[in-house]
Amino acid sequence: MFTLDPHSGVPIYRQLLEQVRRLVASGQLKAGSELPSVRDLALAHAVNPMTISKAYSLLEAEGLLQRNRGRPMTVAARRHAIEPLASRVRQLAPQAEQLVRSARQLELDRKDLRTLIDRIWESGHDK
Amino acid sequence: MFTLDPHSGVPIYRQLLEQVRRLVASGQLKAGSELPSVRDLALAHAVNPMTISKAYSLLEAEGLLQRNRGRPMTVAARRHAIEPLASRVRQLAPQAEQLVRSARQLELDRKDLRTLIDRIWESGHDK
Amino acid sequence: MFTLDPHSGVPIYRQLLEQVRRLVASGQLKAGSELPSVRDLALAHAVNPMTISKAYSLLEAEGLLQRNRGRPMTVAARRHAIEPLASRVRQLAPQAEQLVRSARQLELDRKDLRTLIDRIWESGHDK
Amino acid sequence: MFTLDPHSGVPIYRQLLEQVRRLVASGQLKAGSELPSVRDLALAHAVNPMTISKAYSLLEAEGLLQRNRGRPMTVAARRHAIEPLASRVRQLAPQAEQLVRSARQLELDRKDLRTLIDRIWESGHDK
DNA sequence: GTGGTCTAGACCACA
DNA sequence: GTGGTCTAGACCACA
Repeated sequence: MFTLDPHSGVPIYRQLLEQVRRLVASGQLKAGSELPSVRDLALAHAVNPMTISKAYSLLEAEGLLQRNRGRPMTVAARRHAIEPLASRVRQLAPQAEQLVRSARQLELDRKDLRTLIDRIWESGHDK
Repeated sequence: MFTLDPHSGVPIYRQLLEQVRRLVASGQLKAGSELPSVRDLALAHAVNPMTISKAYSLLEAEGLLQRNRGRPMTVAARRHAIEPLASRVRQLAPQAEQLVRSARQLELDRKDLRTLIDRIWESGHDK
Repeated sequence: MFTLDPHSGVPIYRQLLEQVRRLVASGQLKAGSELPSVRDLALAHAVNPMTISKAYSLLEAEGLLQRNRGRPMTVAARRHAIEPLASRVRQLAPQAEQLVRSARQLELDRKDLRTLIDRIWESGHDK
Repeated sequence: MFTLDPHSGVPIYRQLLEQVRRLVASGQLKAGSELPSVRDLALAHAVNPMTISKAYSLLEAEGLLQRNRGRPMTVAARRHAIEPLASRVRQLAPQAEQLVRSARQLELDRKDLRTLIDRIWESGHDK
């Protein structure tokens, strides 16, 4: 469900934070959906539970997640609306800009980049 | 020449590290090319000189840059070869994979992503 | 464990670097051994933590030490082999050459030098 | 006459400083002896003249050398006395202590060290 | 507790 | 002018 890379330079809790936000924005995590437990996630990714917990707490503070005593955390009820396409595209822009910048620093052309992305897209799970 | 974003989560010195590597890989920085001075870069990006210096030192330890006492650092002589296209594409893959993953988490489809990238590409300086 | 002299002319982080290398080469620091924490070392030698940290980072880049998030640094697992005597002697040669050169510049003879070294050796902790 | 190693970590001017002091202490440079010109030394060791000049100036300030307009620097007259053996040995002690410490960190024994020094001594020019 | 990153700023070595 | 070393100290990420 999540991909956490300890070597990417980006703090782990931030990686998690952003991924949850995206899944909620797209409706893959709907209002009321349960999240994996801190323990499970920590075990699955060989990460300290406190790190996961910190990300969850920040998302709770933000109103995106909701804590339920003795029960898994869930996506907060008030956040049921899927964000419109334009808004989701906007969320992706910074990452895409960075990629384009890198491509140019590597003197790749637009076709090279498109081919690479297509290849990755197709090697993905499905679709 | 470089783009440093203090809010991206990636340490500034790592951002610089990777950008220098890419410019050398593509031959935009050739063997013998001088790099901007630590002070200039620090001023230009409102960053502490030690942060720049740290990146430069690591690149020197790596053999990519060469220190010249009292003179600007240069790209090391032995790194004259521009890396072949395939190798440069490979360097871009992790970033591209991350982008595709994010796009999917946002439930964007392949067309949305391509459109976004095209738009960014065109808004770039030229090409 | 370490001797750091701020007046020797050799940068402190380099003094530390070399001493760690020697202790690993001789097996006094074995694979998996924990190193003193950055803070402890800094306190013990009245040196800034960043100075220690710099040495440790370089040794990590070199593959000799291994970082453990939130835990003390350790000697890297792959460096378990104690270096053979000949190799360790070779490591000492530059320093010894320098000493011989200095002795000659001071017009000491071989006996003077040997006596001096014997005296120092015996005043050491043991052996 | 001098050995300057830009990679030793010790500043070049300090290396020169110490070597001149030793040659004077031992009488190899006597009162009135001429020193090599800044230019020659700089050329011979591929070092900037200012670096040599700085060392000479410090030795002048110290009273060991004497500047002579338009003529080479000389060893100052008042420093004609060769230092006694004990004093010269004392000057060598810090370097020798460092070497013993290093030998111990490398787990070499006294015999190893003595053999190494003998070998270096014999490979020297003469004596 | 561990190490990492960064700043502001002093001072050094070298060209 | 160049880069290097070091300090004092804030704050972060992770265990």
